[in-house]
Amino acid sequence: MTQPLVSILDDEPAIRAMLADALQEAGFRTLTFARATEFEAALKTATPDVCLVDLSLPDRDGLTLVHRLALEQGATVIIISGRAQVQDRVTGLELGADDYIIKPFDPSEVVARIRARLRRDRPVTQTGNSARFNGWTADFDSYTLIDDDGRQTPFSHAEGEVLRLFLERPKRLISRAVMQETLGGAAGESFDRAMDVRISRLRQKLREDPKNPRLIKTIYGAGYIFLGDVGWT
Amino acid sequence: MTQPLVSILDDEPAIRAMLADALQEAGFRTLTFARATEFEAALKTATPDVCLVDLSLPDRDGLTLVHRLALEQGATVIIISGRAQVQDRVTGLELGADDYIIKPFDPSEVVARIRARLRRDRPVTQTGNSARFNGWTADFDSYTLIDDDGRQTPFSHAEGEVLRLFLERPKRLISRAVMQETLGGAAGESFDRAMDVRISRLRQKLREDPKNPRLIKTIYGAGYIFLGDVGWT
DNA sequence: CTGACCTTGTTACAATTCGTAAGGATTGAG
DNA sequence: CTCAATCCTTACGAATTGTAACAAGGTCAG
Repeated sequence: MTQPLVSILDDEPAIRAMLADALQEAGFRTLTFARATEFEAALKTATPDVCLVDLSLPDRDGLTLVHRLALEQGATVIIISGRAQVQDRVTGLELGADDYIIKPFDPSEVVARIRARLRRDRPVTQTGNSARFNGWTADFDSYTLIDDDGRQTPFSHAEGEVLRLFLERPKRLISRAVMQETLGGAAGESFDRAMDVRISRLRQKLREDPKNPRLIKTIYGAGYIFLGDVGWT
Repeated sequence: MTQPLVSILDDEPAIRAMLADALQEAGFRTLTFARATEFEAALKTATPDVCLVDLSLPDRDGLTLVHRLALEQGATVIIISGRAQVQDRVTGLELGADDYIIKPFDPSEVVARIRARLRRDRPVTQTGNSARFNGWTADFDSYTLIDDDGRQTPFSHAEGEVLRLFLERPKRLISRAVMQETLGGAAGESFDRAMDVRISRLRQKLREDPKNPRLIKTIYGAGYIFLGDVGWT
């Protein structure tokens, strides 16, 4: 997928610049507009993935614009506003906005909230659902491991939980306790061998050398560490 | 679809009560939990449309729970927290939360934000009565499945119920209990293979590979998940 | 260095859960 | 009433997962 496109509509140049900088640094493409009329004209030729809209616009009522964008056009709209009353927020959201951020805001939160929207909006391409690492591809849609020769090995749900945990925290120690929690939920003392078995089976599927595992290393008395250069796609 | 189900996980009884009241008044069904373990146990038998989670839980790290809920189960998660730092919000959102509300909050805003989520989650009921997904069109007027070559396969009422449930909640775990409830009414305990049979037949009509189903996946011990990029028309 | 003691790996087995074919009950149209 | 379609139940094989048992390897006091 290409970089998502975020449009920024705000009449203050300083805020436009701040948002555009932060968003570009976060990997988004941006379009900035100072007036609603410009913005609406541009909408005819480009469809942003997310629209950031300031409510206090000089040339149009912001809420009407939000309503048209969100409910009629189905766009993803995040309101940015200096109006901080609960009632403002409620009406903004009810008119179709997907989120409502109050000024002054921190750009990193804006980025995080945009990402949260995109995660939902395009589950299709969102698919951070397969990862590559050291000659393997783990596909969490089909629950399959694929090596570089294209050979496939399915893995089960339980194995997938462990694998996902590793792939999300590569090259970091993962303590046994953390695993227990993420994997089984509660559970008692003597059950913890179940995890060893899961890991053992996962190692088999990754064709690890039992004497000298290269990907899943055991830290005696502490936990495990997954070495591997992970890239999610 | 009936009233959306919202689960509330918070260790303070006063907050649970306030939220439950406000949500019920707004037309939601609610489930409340004081502890993460209770909550997780209940998740096996019901799938809420939205989960409100307080981060400061006595018996579990809230963020880990959020992460599991959101990214592995595909649940819609809204964090409610007393921690107000930007960094807290950013990490919460990045771990998969869909929204982050700071205490003290106004119940009406919580309602508005939940509605905003649901609006996105299912533009379903308002729109048409047929859905496209991965080379198929399911037409619920004529009860027919049509592939991209135009070949038609009729499906029955029982199969349609399952299919509709899947198409309305794509890429989310649907527990066996929820299926039973929406499809046949309660009753039927452990010896009810009817569900499996329905799914089996549906898989046949979708020409799924029995060894490696791509659309309807089984999560052993949990339920089913429909992968597929659904668009209702 | 050695031997008790702990932690981890692996295999075998059993319990649970799931898939689906076959047969019978129910329903509805003609 | 007859027939066909639908759908549940039953039955049995297959897959998944946890547990037990034992082997292998690490740690440390002495």
